[in-house]
Amino acid sequence: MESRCENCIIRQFNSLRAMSKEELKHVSDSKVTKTVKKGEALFEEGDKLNGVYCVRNGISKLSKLSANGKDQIVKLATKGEVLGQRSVIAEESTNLSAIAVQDMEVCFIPKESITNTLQKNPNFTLEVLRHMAHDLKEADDVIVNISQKTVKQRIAEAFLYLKNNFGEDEQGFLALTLSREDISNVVGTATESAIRIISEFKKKGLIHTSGKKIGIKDERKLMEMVDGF
Amino acid sequence: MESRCENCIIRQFNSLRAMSKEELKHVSDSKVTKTVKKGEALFEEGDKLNGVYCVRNGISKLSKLSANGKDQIVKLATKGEVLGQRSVIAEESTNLSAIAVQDMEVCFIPKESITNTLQKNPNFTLEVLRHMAHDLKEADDVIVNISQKTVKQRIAEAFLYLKNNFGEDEQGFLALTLSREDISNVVGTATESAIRIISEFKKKGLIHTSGKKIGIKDERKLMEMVDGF
DNA sequence: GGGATTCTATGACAATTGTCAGGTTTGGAA
DNA sequence: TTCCAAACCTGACAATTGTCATAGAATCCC
Repeated sequence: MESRCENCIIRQFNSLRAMSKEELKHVSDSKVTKTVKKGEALFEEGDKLNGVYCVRNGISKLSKLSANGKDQIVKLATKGEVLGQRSVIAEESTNLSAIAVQDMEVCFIPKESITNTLQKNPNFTLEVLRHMAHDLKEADDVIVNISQKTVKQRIAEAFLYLKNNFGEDEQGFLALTLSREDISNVVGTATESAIRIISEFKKKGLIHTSGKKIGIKDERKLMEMVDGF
Repeated sequence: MESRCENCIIRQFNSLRAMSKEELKHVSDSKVTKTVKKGEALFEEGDKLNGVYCVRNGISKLSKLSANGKDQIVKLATKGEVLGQRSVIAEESTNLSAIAVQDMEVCFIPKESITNTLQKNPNFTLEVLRHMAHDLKEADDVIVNISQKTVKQRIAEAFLYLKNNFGEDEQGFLALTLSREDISNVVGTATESAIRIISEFKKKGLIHTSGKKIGIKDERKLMEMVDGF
């Protein structure tokens, strides 16, 4: 049995909460629920999107391929976030790829439901606008971090970010396990450099690892490192 | 004599064009025109903005101070752009400083005119949203460029960007003259590194200089350099 | 016009980061 | 279980970039 958007808790976290009952009903009737396995793509750079994806579960990386063949991860999106909005709003093909880093459950909402509501419901539009304003601010922060901090600082920051945004499991490991390559693509460095620094952090007792899994041991020192001590 | 927004050509380039006649009238009655000299700030990081600034003339850098004391320039805004929107929309203090790199003429529009229209005129909101979607896409590109390209490539790209966006003067120099420090803050590197690379470009015949002024001599080679040749 | 200040330029060096070239471990499929 | 491919790790080295020091050039201001 398909669940109804009207009852979906996820909605509370994103701009869909500003929709009226009728609008939501329309969305719910037209939406399609999909499951996406780890490693599969929701969409790829250059695709024309016919709608947006509302994340019910799991995590997706949003990345962009650079000229030298490396991906840069621009954002990690989780439960409650809506992907593909920018492309649908600007009526352009998307500039990012969305690939699952965990198994995901998403709702695909055809763009008509979105564009119609954008034109008719100012509250909804304003809500989307607020979200985008927030994303833009975050993007500015990323720019400053990448250009002004060392790789070491950026990796330390990434671990703290992962802890704060996705939490830890029972054994104290980061709940979101990224491959070393993904980590290097988040901070914008070579995979080998990332691995080296992870080893160094381990030696210094800042983190502990088990296979791919990473746990934070000395949060205070990591925070100091981010600020340049 | 103050000019009226209704007649302002600048408006055609930004989201204000989606305002109704009455809304524009209201904006025009409440706006204040200001001149800002080179080096002066429109606003600074952390300020709470009581309105937005519509640029009529001149150019402003939007920058953010990083922990190590260096500014990172995130965007150069020129005629037609509206600054401070994000802060007003999100009702947060601004995360960027806006400092004139050329003498400017701007119109300050109190936030009430904006927020009122945002709530009442979906077309206007949608127009603002489109602009912000565009800015966000550009920010993503900046992230990828900074993290995946060398300083040399980024400087080459910056020169091409300056030419394409601000043009050249009669003698073939870039119309927007930035200090070496500003250039280094655009590409996110040390001032000395920027200077060194500028010298190198000059030696190789890619550019020519006269004081601070820089002119592009071999656009093709610069473009090749950006793509990694 | 002269002095102070800021900006530009360059050298020398050190630190950071990337690349290449191996190894080892891990995880999943047959 | 066993094997294979992918992921992880490390060393050695080169390239890039940042830092410090210093000096000349341009600009501002009294």
